[in-house]
Amino acid sequence: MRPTVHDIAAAAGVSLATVDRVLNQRPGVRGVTRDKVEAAIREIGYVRDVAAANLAKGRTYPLVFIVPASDNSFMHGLNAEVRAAVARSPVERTDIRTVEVPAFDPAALVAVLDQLGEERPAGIALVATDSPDVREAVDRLVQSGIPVVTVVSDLTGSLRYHYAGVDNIAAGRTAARLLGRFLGGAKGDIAVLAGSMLVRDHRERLEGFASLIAEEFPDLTVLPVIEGRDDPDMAHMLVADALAKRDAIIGVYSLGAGNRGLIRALKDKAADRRLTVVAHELTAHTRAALLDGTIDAILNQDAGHEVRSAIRVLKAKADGLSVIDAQERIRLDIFLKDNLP
Amino acid sequence: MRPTVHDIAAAAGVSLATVDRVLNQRPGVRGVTRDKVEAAIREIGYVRDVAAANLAKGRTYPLVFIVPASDNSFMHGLNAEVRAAVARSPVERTDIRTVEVPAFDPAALVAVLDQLGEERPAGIALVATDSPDVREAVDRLVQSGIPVVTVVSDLTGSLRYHYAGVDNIAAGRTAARLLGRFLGGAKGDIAVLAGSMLVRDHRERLEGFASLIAEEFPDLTVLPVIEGRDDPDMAHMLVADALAKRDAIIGVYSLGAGNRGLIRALKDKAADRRLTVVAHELTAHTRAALLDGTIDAILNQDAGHEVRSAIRVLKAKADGLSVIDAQERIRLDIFLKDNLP
DNA sequence: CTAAATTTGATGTACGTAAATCAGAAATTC
DNA sequence: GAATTTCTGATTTACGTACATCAAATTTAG
Repeated sequence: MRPTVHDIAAAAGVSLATVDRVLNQRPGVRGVTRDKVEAAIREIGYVRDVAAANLAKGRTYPLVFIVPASDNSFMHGLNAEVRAAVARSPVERTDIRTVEVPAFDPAALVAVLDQLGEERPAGIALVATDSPDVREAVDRLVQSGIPVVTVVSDLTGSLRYHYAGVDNIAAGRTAARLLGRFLGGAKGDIAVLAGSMLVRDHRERLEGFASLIAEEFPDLTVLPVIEGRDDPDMAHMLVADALAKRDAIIGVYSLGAGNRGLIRALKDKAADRRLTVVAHELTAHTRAALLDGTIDAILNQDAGHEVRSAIRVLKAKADGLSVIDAQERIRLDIFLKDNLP
Repeated sequence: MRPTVHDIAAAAGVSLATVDRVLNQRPGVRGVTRDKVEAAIREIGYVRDVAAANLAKGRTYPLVFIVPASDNSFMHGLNAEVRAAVARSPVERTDIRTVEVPAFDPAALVAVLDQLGEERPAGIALVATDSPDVREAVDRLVQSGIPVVTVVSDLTGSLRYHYAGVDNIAAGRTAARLLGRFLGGAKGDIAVLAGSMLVRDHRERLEGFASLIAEEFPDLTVLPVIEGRDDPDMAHMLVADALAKRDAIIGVYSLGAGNRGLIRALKDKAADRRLTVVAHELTAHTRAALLDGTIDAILNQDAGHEVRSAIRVLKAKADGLSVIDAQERIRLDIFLKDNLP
């Protein structure tokens, strides 16, 4: 049987009340006594029974999830996962609330963050828009004692406690190597479709992509990035235009959302020429395109995993527990036609 | 606040004792009363507080993990993950014991399984050796009420409750497509190194691999499989021999363990010619080989995830709870040089 | 209709921890 | 050395559930 508070009390030769004071860092214990108790805790290897503790506290964890109100499949998926987490929340003693903010709007995000500073939830998860204002707002929250984790897009340089998302530079490099290898030493141009260079994850993917192509595939030329604002129609127009203008394009890397338009543009051209295409985010559209050969590989981040991980990390933080690092590492999934889930 | 047993009692107009009898399926409740209580449970949406229930029961879950005593990096890694789980077990109210059995030895495995039937643990996880005897032993256990999950290698056709591992046919197909695309339409032979055709996962990987090559890369010829028994020295000898004999070999697929020997053989040949290589299982050796270019891609299953998943599934089963399916799906990780963890 | 059997209610204890109260002991101050 | 102040102990209640016991009510059998 694992040791309990009673065992500590007996081992340290103090009362249960004193043990409780030490364990919960309540005042009214002399230094020497505190040391004695702490020694006993270490010696008998006591670990607090979190389930019992939470039961006694009657505690729930008010958490807030801030998601951008973007109309693309990826964000819809993320939203669905958050809702699923909300549905599970009573069982997990969490009390999750979601807040929607306009996408790409640092000011709105800051306003929400500052307001949450008043409400003082037990933790906040957000899809960060990368801006100094947001960074400062996050730092204010953290300094006031509210842990913050970023999801999908990180806020480097801030005091955020954790990032539940993929390494986007590595993602870009991986996309580059796949595309380069699949093209098998061919010479030509690569079109890159992004959402916006204002978001950090897109910038990082491009950076990783361009640098690896330059390093290892000198015969490939990365064309200036096309910004489709994650909007299907805009993406369609811009990509169709680029393909019409440049015959040298032999590959496409789509690093953002809004792939519906891209796929349409690619299919229009399918008769003319065969392009090698790597895209991000597995959705119904990209999945179908992968299966019919329009897309050659999809890089993906598992939104469900990201959401669950963010919640686990925040909860563990609130409980003062540690997490299993390997479990919280968000992997970059690579899907070919054959290993789709 | 979420409803409690008291709320059920009030809603159904019965006493707490009756609610308890219904909830825990104890005798002494009339059919009508039982129905009334169950209706109330549904109506107010009661869910048992598992933490409190387990606390009251003082329950722990005696689980058994059966792992093969194989001397290769993958199994060592798996063992390490099981040990890590054992270390966490007091916190998670599990009481995990590991049992080692000789690898590729159905009789030994059956003996262990039958003995566990006597001990009656709350659940069993095993790396299955595929054989009718083992299947029957597993079925006996399941029928006697002990849930069994398979890890890494499945036991199809048995009554096992769950499989925590990758789809090995899909893995083989994915390897084939990667190799085929990386070779960019070249013509030549592909050498395949396996551990043993007696293990199901190796057979399935080969099957997936060979079928996709036949379907989509007719210029590639899959040579008869080399069985290295997951042994580095044996693998080294056999691969070196094959490479010396056949100049037409342009690619290698290593679908088993014991890659140390393969890598050695490849390096010996490195000066002569450039081979495209896809291997399974990320270990210190394969990782180094991927980084230095000896291997082009590694397919991996996350042993830590598999172990944790198996335990979660068994625990949930013991508690009569459901799991989050997506969370228990073991993915096939594809690692290139750039997305190593 | 009574006796026996079955069903239900009331109540208490336990699990391991949190948190509060109050009394008593020790240390500190003057 | 007395009066404070600070620490420590003893005890109780609570969290939500499990489980046991005994009494009371209800149903069923004879």
